[in-house]
Amino acid sequence: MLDEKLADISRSISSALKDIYGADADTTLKRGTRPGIEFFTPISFELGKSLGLEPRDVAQKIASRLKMDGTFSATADGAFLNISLSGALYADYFSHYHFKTFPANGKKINIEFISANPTGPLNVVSGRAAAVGLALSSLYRKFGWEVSREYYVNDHGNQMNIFASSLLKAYAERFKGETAEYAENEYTGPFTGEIAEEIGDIIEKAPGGDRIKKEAVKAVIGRIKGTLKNISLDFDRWFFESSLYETGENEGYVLDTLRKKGLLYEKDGALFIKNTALGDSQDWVLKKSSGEYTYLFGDIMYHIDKFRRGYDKAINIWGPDHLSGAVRLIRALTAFGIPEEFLSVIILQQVNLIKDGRKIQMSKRTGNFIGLDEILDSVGADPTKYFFLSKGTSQHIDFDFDAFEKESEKSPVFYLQYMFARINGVLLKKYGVDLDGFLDSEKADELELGEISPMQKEIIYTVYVLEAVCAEALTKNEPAMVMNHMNEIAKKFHRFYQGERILGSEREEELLGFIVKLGGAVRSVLTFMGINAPQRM
RNA sequence: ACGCCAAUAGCUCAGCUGGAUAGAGCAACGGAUUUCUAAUCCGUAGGUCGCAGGUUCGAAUCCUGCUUGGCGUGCCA
Repeated sequence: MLDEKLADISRSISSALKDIYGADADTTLKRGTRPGIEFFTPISFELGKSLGLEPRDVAQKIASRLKMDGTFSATADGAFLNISLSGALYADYFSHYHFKTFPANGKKINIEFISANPTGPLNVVSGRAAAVGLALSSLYRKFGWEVSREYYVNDHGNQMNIFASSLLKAYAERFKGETAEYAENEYTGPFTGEIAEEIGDIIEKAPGGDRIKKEAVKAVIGRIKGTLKNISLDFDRWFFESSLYETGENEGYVLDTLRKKGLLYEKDGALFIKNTALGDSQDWVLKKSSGEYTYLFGDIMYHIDKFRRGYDKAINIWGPDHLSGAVRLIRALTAFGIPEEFLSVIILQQVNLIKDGRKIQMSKRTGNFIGLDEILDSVGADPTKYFFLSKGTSQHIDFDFDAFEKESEKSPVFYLQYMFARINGVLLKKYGVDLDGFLDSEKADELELGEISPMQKEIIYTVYVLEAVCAEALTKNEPAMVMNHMNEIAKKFHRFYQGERILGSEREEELLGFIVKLGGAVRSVLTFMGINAPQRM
């Protein structure tokens, strides 16, 4: 209803402009950029310019021309025309408010993220991907998409072979007392030893071969799932790269199609895809001279598979090292009739891990590593997720492990959670039930907000804006926008709460109604972003 | 060398179809509350928005050049 009112006002401004100046202009109201300013239009600047008028006069004239009926006010501040809606409108809006999930829009989306190689534990970067992927999938669900979360397991190719041979050496070293010579590219860290131990039986029975790889993958994935459980993330599908190579059918299809289109050629004993013909800056190797397929080849097969599964859209969340790979893949896919818009790749920028005041170079191979588990253990899942969710995806970020550990009790996530806990606290004191209990009672049916204070109005305004922020966050694939907006709500709430005692107030009933509504909203958003909403802290 | 990403307070980061006085948290300093949990609130201090041009009534935001850091660049994944 606020939307309608705003559209209404916008139309009034348009017709005022038409009447006075005979001018047509876009008078869509923008959200305020300063505290206390709800909506505004800078139209006077543009009109002043094009009509050769003084902008502030234009703003003045329109303001006085608008027929205000008490539901809003329009004031000219310099050349800005500011609009403010009445408290009654906000109160009415909020008394019907709930954090919406839109009805199904019939579209299916596949969101693939983390997809770390099954050769080591998850690290900080995976943590960032996990938090962002989780929140992003919620965003799509909110707007009616059918979302499928997917983890791509790179269990095919050379890294796996190297990992397998490392396991054999680690096993021999640990349990046979042999000294192993590791090659430059082999995995020497403690994790490798642990996995070797875990699948020791298999190594004993069938040294060598695919069986070891398979068991190793299973063991590593098992651990990864354990880590993900700690952040309440589960995937709808674990897709194994190796499954693409099972029958040879996929390889044949890709190669045949490219050959038919003249997009495949051989050079120096390797097979190339002619991506330059698809708008890319260079051609790429699909099959190495050694006879092995490259990662790109697998990716092409994988995304053809995704496309065939009937998704309307696919999103991949990748690390910065895959930056150039995105264009490469998207271009290549067009050769198979997959439109460019099908796949969006979000590049999650780097996370520098700072320890002892220094940037540490992590390596799965050598085990020089601070795992996600370790971080979750020492600072907790919510602070970790919040940390990643409050930063834009393209931002390079520093994760200072020491500072984080030391200051984890001050994490800004608690600021949000405390808002929810405070609301529950009041309800518990008054009714002996928490928010859920209250909402189940018949009391919940008779919420009236009455006449709201300016501070309440500000809070409701911020909640109202949240909807638009979510929509923007979706189109920009930036969950951080939502998280940061929650901070604003919390800031206003805490100020309100500090300054106004609810129980015992003349407006007690109405204020209770207000915080119940707010509590519901806060819980929805937090849960939706993958953050706990605790009733007590 | 080329391509992509970034650069905002001491630190970590917001600031998103160009708007008004650039904002939070942490760190520093000063206050409030013997509470509906102070995990809070109020205040002080802290900025040539990397540099230089340009476009615009208006630029942290758009364009160009440069600097610095990161990632990548035909057979790593």
